[in-house]
Amino acid sequence: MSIIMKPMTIGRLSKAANVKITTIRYYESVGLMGTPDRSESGQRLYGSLDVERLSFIRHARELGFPMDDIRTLIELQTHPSSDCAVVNKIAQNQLGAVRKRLGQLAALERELERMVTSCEGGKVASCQVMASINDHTECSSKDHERIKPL
Amino acid sequence: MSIIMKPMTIGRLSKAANVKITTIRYYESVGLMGTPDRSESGQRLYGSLDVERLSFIRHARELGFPMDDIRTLIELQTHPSSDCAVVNKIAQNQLGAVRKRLGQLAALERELERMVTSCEGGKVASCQVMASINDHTECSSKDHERIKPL
DNA sequence: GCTTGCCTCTACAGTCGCTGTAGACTGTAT
DNA sequence: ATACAGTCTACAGCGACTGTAGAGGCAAGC
Repeated sequence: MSIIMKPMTIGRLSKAANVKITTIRYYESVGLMGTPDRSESGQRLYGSLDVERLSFIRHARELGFPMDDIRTLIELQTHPSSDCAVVNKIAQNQLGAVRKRLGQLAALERELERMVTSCEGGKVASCQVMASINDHTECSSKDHERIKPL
Repeated sequence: MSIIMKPMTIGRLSKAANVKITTIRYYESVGLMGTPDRSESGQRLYGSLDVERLSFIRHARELGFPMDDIRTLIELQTHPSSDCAVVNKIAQNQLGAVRKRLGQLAALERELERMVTSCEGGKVASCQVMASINDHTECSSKDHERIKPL
């Protein structure tokens, strides 16, 4: 296998790594992807290493890692002989975050279930769903954590 | 109980409903909270109805409802004799969204678990966590759904 | 009255991780 | 030659806020 391969345009890279073109350019702008070579007319040119790097980023994103962590992971990849404890820590933090979020969402599920099953139609004035949202005596946690989107 | 009560400033409302001052002003700017009366010097003045409305918004947000849905819910609250089917539909959609997200996060949890348990220390070059992120043959879903934050 | 110190005001920029748009240029196929 | 798809830059927008700057307001203690 030769190391030098015919370079591909951003569109081909996009399909190869299953990442949108605009997203690739965004990753470049924030330094997740390096600055690629350009053709004479100014089009970005990529090689197979870029496909691997972009696929890595995509998979890490699918696993929910924030961009800062991914930056760190890529940095570590370029120093293969360093200790992988940092890598492990990042992954464990991520697992902890996922589990925490799972707990929050499970609580939401229970409360929403209770709400919709107690609604038996009728007017808004007597709607149990509305009453449930109004009733903030229970489930009103004291924590000031930011509410996250689904 | 008299309907007319001594008005409170935004700071008191903030504590009463457990919503930050800046967030209250933001809710006003996007029309979730109405435009309040002002004191002579221009400070916002609120009453107990505002506490209830803001608490309603907060609880709905805690349940993950998007602002547009909350706008609809508040609108419906002002027409108590209308059918609560819309309310129920919004809540059921929300429950569906929560369940879908729970499924996604459970899958993430499994994969992250597998990653961190297979890491046994050592160098980055041989790190199983890194290998797992690089290995995008499995779990590479074809859906182009946007990746959501935790 | 004066100071101290918190409260509130407006207006705008920044957060995260992208997506969408506008308008111009390039490359390829027929 | 023409059509059409691909690519370029630059910037605005999304949701749901948060943070900052700089100014003015208010109650309590001296």
